[in-house]
Amino acid sequence: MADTLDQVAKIAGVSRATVSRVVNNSPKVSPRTREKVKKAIKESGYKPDAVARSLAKNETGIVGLVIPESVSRLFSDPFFAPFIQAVTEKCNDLDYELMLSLLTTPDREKEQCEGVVSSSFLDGFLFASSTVEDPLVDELLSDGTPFISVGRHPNEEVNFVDVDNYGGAKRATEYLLNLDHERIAAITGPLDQAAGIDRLKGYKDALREAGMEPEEGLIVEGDFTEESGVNGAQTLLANFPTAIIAANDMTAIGALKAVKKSGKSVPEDIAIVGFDDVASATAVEPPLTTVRQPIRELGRQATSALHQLIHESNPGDGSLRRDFLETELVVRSST
Amino acid sequence: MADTLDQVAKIAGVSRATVSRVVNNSPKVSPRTREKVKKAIKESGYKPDAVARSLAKNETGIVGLVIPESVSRLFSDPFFAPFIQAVTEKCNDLDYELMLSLLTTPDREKEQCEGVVSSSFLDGFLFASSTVEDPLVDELLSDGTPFISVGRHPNEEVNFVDVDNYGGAKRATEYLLNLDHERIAAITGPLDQAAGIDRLKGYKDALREAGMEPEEGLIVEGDFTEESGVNGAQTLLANFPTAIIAANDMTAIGALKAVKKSGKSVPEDIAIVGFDDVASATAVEPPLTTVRQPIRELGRQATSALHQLIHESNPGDGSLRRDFLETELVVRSST
DNA sequence: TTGTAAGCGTTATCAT
DNA sequence: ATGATAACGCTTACAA
Repeated sequence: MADTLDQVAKIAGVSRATVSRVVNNSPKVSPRTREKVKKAIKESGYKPDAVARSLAKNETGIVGLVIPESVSRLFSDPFFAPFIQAVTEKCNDLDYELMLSLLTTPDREKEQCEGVVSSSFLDGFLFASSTVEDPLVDELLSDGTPFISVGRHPNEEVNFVDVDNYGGAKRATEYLLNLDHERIAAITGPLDQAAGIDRLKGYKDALREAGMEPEEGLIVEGDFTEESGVNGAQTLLANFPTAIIAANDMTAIGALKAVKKSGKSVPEDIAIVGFDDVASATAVEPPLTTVRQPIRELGRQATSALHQLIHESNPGDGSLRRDFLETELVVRSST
Repeated sequence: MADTLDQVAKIAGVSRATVSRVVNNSPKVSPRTREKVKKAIKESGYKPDAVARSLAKNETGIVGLVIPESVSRLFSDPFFAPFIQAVTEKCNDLDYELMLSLLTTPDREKEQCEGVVSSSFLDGFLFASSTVEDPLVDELLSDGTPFISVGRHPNEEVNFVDVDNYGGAKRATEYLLNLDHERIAAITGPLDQAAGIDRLKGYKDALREAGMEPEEGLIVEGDFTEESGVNGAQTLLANFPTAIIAANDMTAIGALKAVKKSGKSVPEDIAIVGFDDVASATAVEPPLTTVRQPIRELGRQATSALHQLIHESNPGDGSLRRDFLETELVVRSST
């Protein structure tokens, strides 16, 4: 029936402003009037117009999650489900509506991202690019809409939250070192992604700090797939490693299979450690020692960082938000 | 610099209305003025305010895709990735922004759906509920926002598009009948979902039309998982079927494994047919005969049906949109 | 506590 | 072809 504040106001016999106050739970309304208005609202089935409200308040209550990845990659990478879940939940808590933006083809990526972002429907957004130094980030910066990058970014002005990939890999390597391993090999992730780069650096630094120089023959590049773990381990075997640290669990599982197939046993002949702590890490034999990354926490933190950023009085002058979430070494039987 | 039409107008030395016309590509602007204005826009970096525009035009250009499923289910069900991909692409074509709404917990489902839907930010939305007769649909109807249900719904007033599960299952059964199978068993899907119900009905009707009465001992209820295929087949084996028609490919694959394990061969001793034609249907031995459902087409059709619905002159009086997309029997070696 | 009225940044209707 | 000006539905000083 009633579609506008004015109509409700007429029904309740008050002014439009009063109805607005009731709708917005303003305390400055007498109990009697409030009841009267509420009744009018209920009876007329009035629903406030979100667009008009957004225009007046200059905020929409919508935040975006833009993931410049193909939908298929999105669905196959075990990172995204818990991440998106956590972001969704946190948005719910903060009374944000979440607008999840997916992309179609890589070549339209830029166009589509900018469309979403500059549409001004978003109070802010999370940008989850898997490649470090994504050039799109610099452009987004100039658009003015507040955003948080999920994953570190070199640009001085971007706020981000990431997982401490470096520290996690370093700690895992140190752990292996403490076990007196002398020939610790690594199968890396893709080296255009922060996770790949940082985990490799953590490994190398741990070695150096222990007085060993990383050996070229003990490092092979992988791509986070199980297959690259199989291949990587086969290559590595020729150089007699006593341990293999894989860039993620899927790779570790591949390596595990290859090592076992070669007739060696884990962890007796060769120790193996993964990264991520996905479900299958405990499903293999032996269960994988791995570095757990707090994906859900990442989603939550990113969302609340965004929330703060949006409500910052002087956007830009507030201190930069840059967080690395702690990882945790989970020791199981593969080491 | 310039954030509003007025500012641009001042720079270009024209009226706000003219700038608006240029922005909206109205033909009623002289070439000279157009250039002048475009230059002013470019130099000032003006970006139209989508919210204000939405208020004035009474449309946002945003459509929603609401899927009342947990994120984990969403990511594990092979249906959703291609479906979402297709919807995303079609929205791109139609210049819609897509707002993908996920839910957190089932108990907050209703609340969350209604929040999204009645927020009035959406010009319309796709509602993809897996359970038939979802009661939420009836409520959404009264909200007034145009929507298309993905999956049939009994309510007379809802527009939907679905896949012809019934026809697909029926055809598959008829195909088996033509192969002179006399004891065709079925492992069903969950019977609160349209896909489960309709596929079962297709199977039964095909049998009846061939003059056979469905036998209780030849029908077992599954839940679309591989496991339910294994269990189902084991149960069925006791009643000596010559063929098993599974409610989907995963179930068929489970059945296939169970049958082979029992020492019987496929298709010689027992023929097996699946439904969906997922990737793994060709990865098993023997490759699965199955009913392909056009998931991407479903996404596209649903989106364009929504588009039409939104632009219908007299919403509600237009004829109902109810489509069942054709399925296709893909014959491979399991039959 | 309540009402009046001035925005919010567009689009769209009318004149001119 | 262009410019006033009135919507669009709401929030929010400012008055009363």
